[in-house]
Amino acid sequence: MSASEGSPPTMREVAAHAGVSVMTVSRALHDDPRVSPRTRARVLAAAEELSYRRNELARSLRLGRPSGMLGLVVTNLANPFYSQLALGVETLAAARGMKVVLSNTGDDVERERQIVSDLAAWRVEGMIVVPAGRDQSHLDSPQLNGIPVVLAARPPADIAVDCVLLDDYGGAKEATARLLASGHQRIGFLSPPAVWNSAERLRGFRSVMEAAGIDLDERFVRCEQRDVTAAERTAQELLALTNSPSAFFCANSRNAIGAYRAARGTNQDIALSCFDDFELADMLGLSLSVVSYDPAAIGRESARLLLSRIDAASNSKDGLPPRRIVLPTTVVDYGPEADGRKGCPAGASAPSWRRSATRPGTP
Amino acid sequence: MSASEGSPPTMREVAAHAGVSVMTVSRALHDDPRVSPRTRARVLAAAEELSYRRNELARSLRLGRPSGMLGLVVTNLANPFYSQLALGVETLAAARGMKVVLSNTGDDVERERQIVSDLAAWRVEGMIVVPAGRDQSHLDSPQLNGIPVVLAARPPADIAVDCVLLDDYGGAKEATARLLASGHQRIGFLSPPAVWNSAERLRGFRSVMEAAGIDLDERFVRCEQRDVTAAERTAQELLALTNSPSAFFCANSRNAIGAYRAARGTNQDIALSCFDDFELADMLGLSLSVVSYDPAAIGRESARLLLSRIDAASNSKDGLPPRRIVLPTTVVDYGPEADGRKGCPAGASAPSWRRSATRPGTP
DNA sequence: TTGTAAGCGTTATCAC
DNA sequence: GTGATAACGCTTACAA
Repeated sequence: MSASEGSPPTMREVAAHAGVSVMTVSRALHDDPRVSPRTRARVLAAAEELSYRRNELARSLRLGRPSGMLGLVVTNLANPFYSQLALGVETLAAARGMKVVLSNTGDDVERERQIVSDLAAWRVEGMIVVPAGRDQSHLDSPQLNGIPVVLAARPPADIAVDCVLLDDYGGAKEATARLLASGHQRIGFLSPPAVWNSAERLRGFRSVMEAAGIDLDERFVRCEQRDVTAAERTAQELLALTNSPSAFFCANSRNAIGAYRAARGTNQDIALSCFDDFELADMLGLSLSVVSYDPAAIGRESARLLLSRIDAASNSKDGLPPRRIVLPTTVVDYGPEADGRKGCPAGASAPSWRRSATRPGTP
Repeated sequence: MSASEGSPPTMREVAAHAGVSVMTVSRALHDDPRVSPRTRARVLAAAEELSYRRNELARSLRLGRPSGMLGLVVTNLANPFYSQLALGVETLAAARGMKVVLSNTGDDVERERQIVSDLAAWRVEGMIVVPAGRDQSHLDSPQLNGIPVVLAARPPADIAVDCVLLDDYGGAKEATARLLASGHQRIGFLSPPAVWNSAERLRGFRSVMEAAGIDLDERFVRCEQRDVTAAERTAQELLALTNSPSAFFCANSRNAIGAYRAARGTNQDIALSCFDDFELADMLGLSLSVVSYDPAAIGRESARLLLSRIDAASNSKDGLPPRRIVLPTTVVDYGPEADGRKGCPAGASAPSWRRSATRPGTP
């Protein structure tokens, strides 16, 4: 027999049911040794019967503790990059018995400000934020009464907080270098509108081109493509130029796939290099290098930093300076097998996380 | 000048700072008209100066309201299916000013039980759960003291709760029918180990085969492939049989991509039909039909049902029977263009959600 | 217009 | 061993 619907039972009801005081119930549920085995049994039975569960809200209020919650604020959960990041955060939080409150900003700074304020009002113990813009004043420590913040995937702008970044610059340099090593000189750059990551990737690209003494044709730098279709159109434009690019470096896989589609439409032999490993990358039938990395690791590292801040705060050992962790990238070459067959079996040369169960589709 | 670190200020501190009573602060922050403009101003100034934020935990405790939170429990957030579902939930929750507490079970029922109990202890107002197994007793209403539950993507087993499902059966039937219409009779079925969804898809497949009077070769039914590599291996095995399949129906895109890889390795002309639309589906150079759908819609519908339950509970209009919503699927044909070029431009014939910003990769 | 008292569900402290 | 009392931060009800 269990509770008959309605609002959750309180300690008072359990106490009444067991014929003891509230305090005894509290103690029994805490395995306090001072309560006699007999009463403890009675209390537990009553609690069981009512499906009683301690109200953690009330508990944490009384204890003065915060909430046992972490806030996680991302820009677009539909993007696997952020959902894998979220999984990384959840994993570490769960291991510490903490809950994760998830919000999506859609890259809207105003919404971000609102959400962050909300999370603070709910007394989360800390937040991991993928900041939407350069206005980050609302993420600063005094604003938040000392609730620690870690920025993920994008760096702080004028605020003193920890952050975990990807080596966008280094990855872009290495990927560009591969194209140069294959003899390409006229290289197009495709990216979405510049958030910080794309800008870093462009910076890496430029740096290598410059170091190689190549005079970059500025018409080849196009940073407006948000989706595959736009990328395909832009790539077509570039390929139609006289003295068109012989290769593209793409700041993400959407742009790379667009470039691939455009390349298929010409007879030109185009090489590709891009960020973000993707399914079927080895079956494209053209030369492709991808900058690969583990988004979940960004989440895990962010959570690790955040938890250490939370611990530091409770030990009043506050004062360590903002930390910045930069996670490495790996470049994977997918050869230009004639028609996409043989060579590199799926995941063979790819880093381990490629092989994890992150592929699209229902279970 | 703002607050000097430390734990968040309380109303008492704001009151002291403004030289008024706690009650006046409460009223001022609520825009209660009974407080004079002068004092209101003083209070707001003090609050501002201390970066005061109402403690929503304490507030909701006093109000007897639950927490303004929804619980969301998924099996694998790294799978875009579930992260898009999560985004759907978050969108509706945010529109109602509610927070989402996110947990990942990794398909472990024991963890699910623990998480659900936790969420109840934190007094979430309701939960959306992708159940990991057939033991769902912990999701039943009495167990949860009347906290409403909605199951997403998988049906209830012996419990009376709302659920939102995909039309796995219907989608599978239609996709199989396409293969039959193209003249295929020897069709292999590939799926991951049977959770409910895959089983339904197999049921749809069998039903159409049977209706067509085709005697299904049971060697062709293989339900063990969790990832692309395993699927490729299995498909290779089947293709090596005498009288091998001329087509595959795959229960998800991982199996489809495996089958594609295997098909590329033979000279046979293989047709494919599968669940889950995926990038580059139109560039594969073989006949492919995909069952497409919107995972975010599952999340949105689940949230809608859950919120309506929550409203019903507060209106004590409780008593409507469990509802079951089945969301439709669409079959998209990607023609067998010679080498993956021309025809169907990306997303042209695909449903609108294909074009949304759900493509992999960093922003 | 403002302040006081009581209580939401829990626990620390002190009494019995 | 067990129970009364006060308090966490806030708000409703009532008094001034």
